[in-house]
Amino acid sequence: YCPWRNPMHRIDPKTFHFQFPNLRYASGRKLCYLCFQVERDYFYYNDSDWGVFRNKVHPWAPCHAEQCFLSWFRDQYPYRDEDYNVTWFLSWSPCPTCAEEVVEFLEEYRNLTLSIFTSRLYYFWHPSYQEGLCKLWDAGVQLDIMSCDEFEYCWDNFVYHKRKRFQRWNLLKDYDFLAAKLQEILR
DNA sequence: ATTTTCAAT
Repeated sequence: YCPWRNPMHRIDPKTFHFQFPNLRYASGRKLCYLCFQVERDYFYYNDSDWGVFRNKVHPWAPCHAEQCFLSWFRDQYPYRDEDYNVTWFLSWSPCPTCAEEVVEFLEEYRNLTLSIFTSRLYYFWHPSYQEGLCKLWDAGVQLDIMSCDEFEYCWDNFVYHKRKRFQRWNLLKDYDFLAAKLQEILR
């Protein structure tokens, strides 16, 4: 039994405001959240799917949020030839292992485009983590740091906002640093 | 000012 085999619909505002800010030093953020949107063109209609994954913490079956998504997606969408538009909003950027798995995933789904917005860069000073991001980029993944528009989009679609309007608080604290660092890594 | 960051003394 795996409690995170299916995505959550939404997360609490408190969780969002703790887990998602653009921080260079993000102490205590020992989880990763992945909000996703899947758009599929299927003949004359298209449909969409939304949800949130979090990494699994069971010591006997740890699973990064990205791996949770990939296994769910393969199960949910076995039709590999269709056109898919997938967007991720991640609190931490992918580790090298997940980056490799995403590249393999994109080789399976040839007509799938993936855009990743990440709030923070996970171990960005480690060369192997930098390489992982480059591999994603080379595989055609759109990579960006989450900014105000993405935070607002996530608030509206993935948070139990209870009709409260989005307030940016200090979500953007280290945005400039992280955006510059990402450009430097991908250059 | 610093990196502890997909947890676990």
